[in-house]
Amino acid sequence: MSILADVARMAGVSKSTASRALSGRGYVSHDTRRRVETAAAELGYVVSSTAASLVTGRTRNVGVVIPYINRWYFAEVLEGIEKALIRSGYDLTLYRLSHDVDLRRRVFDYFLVRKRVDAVIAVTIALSPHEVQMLQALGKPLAGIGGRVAGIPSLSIDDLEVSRLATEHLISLGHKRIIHVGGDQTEQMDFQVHSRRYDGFREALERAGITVDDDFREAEFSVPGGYQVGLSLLGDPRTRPTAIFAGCDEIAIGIMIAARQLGISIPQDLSVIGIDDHPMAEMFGLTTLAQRPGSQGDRAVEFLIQQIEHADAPVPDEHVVLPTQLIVRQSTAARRDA
Amino acid sequence: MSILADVARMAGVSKSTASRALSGRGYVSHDTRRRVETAAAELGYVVSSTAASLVTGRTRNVGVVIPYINRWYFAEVLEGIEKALIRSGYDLTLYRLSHDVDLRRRVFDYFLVRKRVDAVIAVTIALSPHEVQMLQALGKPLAGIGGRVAGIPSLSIDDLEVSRLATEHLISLGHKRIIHVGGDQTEQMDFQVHSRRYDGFREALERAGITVDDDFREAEFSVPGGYQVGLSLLGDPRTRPTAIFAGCDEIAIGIMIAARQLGISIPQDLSVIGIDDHPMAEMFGLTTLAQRPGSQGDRAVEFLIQQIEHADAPVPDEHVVLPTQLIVRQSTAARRDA
DNA sequence: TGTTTTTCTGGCACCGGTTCCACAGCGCGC
DNA sequence: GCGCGCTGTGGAACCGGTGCCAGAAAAACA
Repeated sequence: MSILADVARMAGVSKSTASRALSGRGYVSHDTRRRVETAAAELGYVVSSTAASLVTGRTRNVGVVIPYINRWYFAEVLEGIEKALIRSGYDLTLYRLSHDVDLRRRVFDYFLVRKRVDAVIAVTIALSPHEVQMLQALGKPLAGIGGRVAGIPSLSIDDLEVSRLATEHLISLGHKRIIHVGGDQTEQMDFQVHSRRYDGFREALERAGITVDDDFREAEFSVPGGYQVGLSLLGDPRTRPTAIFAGCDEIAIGIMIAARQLGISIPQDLSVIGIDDHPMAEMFGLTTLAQRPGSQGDRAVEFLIQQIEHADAPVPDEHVVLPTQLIVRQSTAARRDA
Repeated sequence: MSILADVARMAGVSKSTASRALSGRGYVSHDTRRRVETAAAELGYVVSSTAASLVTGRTRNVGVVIPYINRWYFAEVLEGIEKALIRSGYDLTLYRLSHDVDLRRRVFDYFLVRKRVDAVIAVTIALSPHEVQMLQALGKPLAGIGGRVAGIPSLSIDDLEVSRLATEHLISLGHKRIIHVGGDQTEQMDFQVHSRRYDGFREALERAGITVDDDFREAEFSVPGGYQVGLSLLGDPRTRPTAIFAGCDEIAIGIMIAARQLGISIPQDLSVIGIDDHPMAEMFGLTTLAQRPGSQGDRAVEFLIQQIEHADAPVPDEHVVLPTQLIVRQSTAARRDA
């Protein structure tokens, strides 16, 4: 392993000149730069990012805190972030946060603080005021994806609006017995996405003057999660709704599979709508509200890099609402007996 | 932000003593240690990992090179790796490698080389001899998951054996018209998993003296990928096989959905077997060969940390073969007219 | 009690870059 | 001819720790 001093010696210049030549900062004559560059190439020299970080205080590394990897939405966000970061020459350090409170504390107190990252992206993790303060005290730009956090810029779809729209779609088709199959309402970690989706659903029902008792079922955000709930919910003909608004496409698909197994035809006997536009949505003919999680990651990165590289960059809007699109396929239709 | 010197001053000791007290290396009296610790706590001191890395040459950071995030197998491996690393106090830096050759070069030449990582795990990425050599020249332990690489230890299931077993299961049920729906045989990036699975399939057929012309269909490793191939393959009654060995469960499930749509009953008209034991496999009644990707990640980490922390650690076996298990569910059955 | 060994502590060099500062050379305007 | 600004370069301090070494103090041993 060769170090800068070797390169400088070989090129016949001082360390400082070599540094300037390679980093492109400050005055260096064209000729000298070339000599340094060829020396570096010949020696296979690569800067020690550690040494550089020590003095500049920059690591070219962004921390991502995320609760899941193996779920469509999160994996997409992560891919988007990764792509954008590598494009800009940044590393991505991944912290998966489970519900484990200890782990969470450890990640924030131990990992994120050690001057290892230049910025932090929290995906669907509601940072506590204390956590925000701690990271901001270190001068690290922050961004949230999936919901708002007081004091930091964030990106997300408008969950309330999306759910209302999904529900209104079902209502407009004449459905009255509508159930929302969504996530745990008391889950602490995230931005209350689940409860906001439920709230949007409720709002639409109320506006339409529809009252449904027993209007909610909890499911894990996965296909098997939706399947299980689907079986128990649809198995009993007395509780069976005519339409279901699922908290995400994975749940919706699980429900559709359960329905098929129970001989319930979609959309004749049951309409189903989801959120996401999961890659499987099309083949299942699932009506859904499409979002593009990858672009959320992408935009968060772009913004953070702005902050990192131009300390005087304009502080962005507190919250960016990303577009969604209703994609009507074959899983929703007018109520049969309507 | 306070630095070690502040802590030392506050505790009334020298920097070196403070360093020893906090890191736990070398002699420090009980009393002094306590004073240093309380001073550190009071100041909210956290070591600068950058500074520490510069002098020790250790970063407590492991690089993971992986081709996909949003596919079950990869996400599971990644989760396993992450969990194991955080448990041991290591960071995980993620590099997603697409087929883009330029990106690949950039990751290896620029990102991985800068003394940022203590070790590298390559998931399903066949490192070239040059890449291996380069990383080893830096003294970085390496490990591969998903296949063998000359000169570095690796973990994987025995793809050949697994495929043979899956195929033999179908043969033993009396099937003769068997097709393998798997991955692109010429894909460069990975460990020829695809071709090894095909080879195992072929081997089983040959041993049983079965000849099938047109015994392979290529599919993307995803549910929609399997679905698409399923539609075209099963749509034509003249080409329709009686059994399919899918390269992974996602493909298998896509095929099952296509079959259902075409009115082909499983297992009466068609047997399907996959590999993985994907979370959806159970609800689809899919017969499969189960593997546990998370534990592959886990074991790779354990081994690498050994290597990092005990330079004299025994060099492990070149290749560890991980167990798989045949789980027979309802998607395979004896050939109807047999 | 004297000597050796062990525990404890401070000083200082060092990791490998970046950057500030000083200085030299040069062109240009007055 | 002199002063000024710009370009180009080297010297040296510095980032924030770690760890070697020397020396003092305490403990163990003879």
